[in-house]
Amino acid sequence: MAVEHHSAVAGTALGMTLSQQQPARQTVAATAVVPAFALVDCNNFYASCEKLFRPDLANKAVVVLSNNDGCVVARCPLAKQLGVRMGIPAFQLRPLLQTGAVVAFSSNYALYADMSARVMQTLAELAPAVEVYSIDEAFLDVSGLSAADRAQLGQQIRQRIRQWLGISVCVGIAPSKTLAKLANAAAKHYPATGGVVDLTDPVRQRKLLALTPVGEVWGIGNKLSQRLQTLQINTALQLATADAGWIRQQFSVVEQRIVQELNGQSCLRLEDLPQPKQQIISSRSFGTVICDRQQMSEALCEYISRACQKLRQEQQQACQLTVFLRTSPFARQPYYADSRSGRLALPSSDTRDFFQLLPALLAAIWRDGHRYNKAGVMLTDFYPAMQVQPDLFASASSADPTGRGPQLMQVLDLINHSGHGKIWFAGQGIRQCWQMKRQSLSPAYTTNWQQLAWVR
DNA sequence: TCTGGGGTCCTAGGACCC
DNA sequence: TCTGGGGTCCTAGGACCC
Repeated sequence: MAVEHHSAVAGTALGMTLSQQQPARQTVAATAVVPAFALVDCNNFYASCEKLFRPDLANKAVVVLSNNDGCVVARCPLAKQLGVRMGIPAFQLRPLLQTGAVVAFSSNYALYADMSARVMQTLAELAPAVEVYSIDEAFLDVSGLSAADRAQLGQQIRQRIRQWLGISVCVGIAPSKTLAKLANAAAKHYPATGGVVDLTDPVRQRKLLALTPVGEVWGIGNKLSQRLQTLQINTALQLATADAGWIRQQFSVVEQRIVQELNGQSCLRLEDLPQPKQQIISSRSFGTVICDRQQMSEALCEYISRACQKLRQEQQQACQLTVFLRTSPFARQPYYADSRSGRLALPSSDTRDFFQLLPALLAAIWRDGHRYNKAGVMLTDFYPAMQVQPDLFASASSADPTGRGPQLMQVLDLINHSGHGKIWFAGQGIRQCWQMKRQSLSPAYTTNWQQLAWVR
């Protein structure tokens, strides 16, 4: 999602300088090609997806809520103008919703994921290498292009994604990913840039860095920002001009890399081949709190089942299962949270193997009398499904006496992906009264034949 | 009443080996 | 000048990202 921007930065002056496309000195690089990255980031992505299929809301303030309709995670520009802050709990929004000043949607992940895939597919046609960094962002390899070509490509990306998909994006171009992030933020913040900022020129880099609070640098969060400020480092420029070795001593190699990246020295390469996952988490806040152990067990079975399905999709197997639960940190009752891990003798992706670990883990962390509002499971310690080493001494899975578990899981996944119905284990429960709240869910316009948009 | 979910990386420190 | 356990693996916890 888009980073929040501080509005206090003196904008117009920089907007003007950045927008003047200075014909940069063009070094014809006969030697090694200097790396260049373009960061393409969709504007207000979730809110844009919702508005796309609701032209009647074009002039309305629209926000999208987190899972469980918990808090605001995306806002269209009109909602920002109304002063709706990122992350506020949905109940604080109620007055604005009741007057009709703001329209809220539940998270429609099916829609956003599908729109995201279309954006990424479009980008793949425009650059030799693309790293899908998040649902609404991608880094592109634009090394070796002239300044004029970079500017033209930036505009072409914007134009094509707007025309083909109705989504507006901004583009930041720079010799390192960290600078490309800052360039993108500037493109979003200053309309005079035309939505594309090329930060190849060191002079312009310094200008922007001087205007950027250090906490807005990619990789500098709240804690680091505070520590840096006690060291009199308040702006991105002050961080860039700090001694990299000293920063490493004070912090770690991560922060040292940030310093180098801010100086245009690329330390983070384009990860265009997606790496296999190292952990899979499935967790949810409940629509209503759970006080009953049987219901908790059902919810955890549901999460195990989802996690294992993802694991199979990744073509991996796992050895370790962690189960966690907690009460609400906002409730008046004393806070309680705990977790336990258990191991399989052999890696597996068979849902039933992980079900067998659950009763003991849940027994170890369950306390009667609490009002639990969230729980989840985590799978770790992965092995590629094709290269699992059997254990000479461990017996085969007792959950799979026939040895045909893999085929069974495959059939299960096929049925559940077919669109013709679902099957599940009895342990997952039938009524699932703890299911999350999604009271303002929009249709799956692009992924379900029954829910296509109508044009009259 | 009502406050998200899913990831990664790094470091410190303990256990253990030689 | 003064000065000598080194190295690996694992886990928990903390920071960050969107």
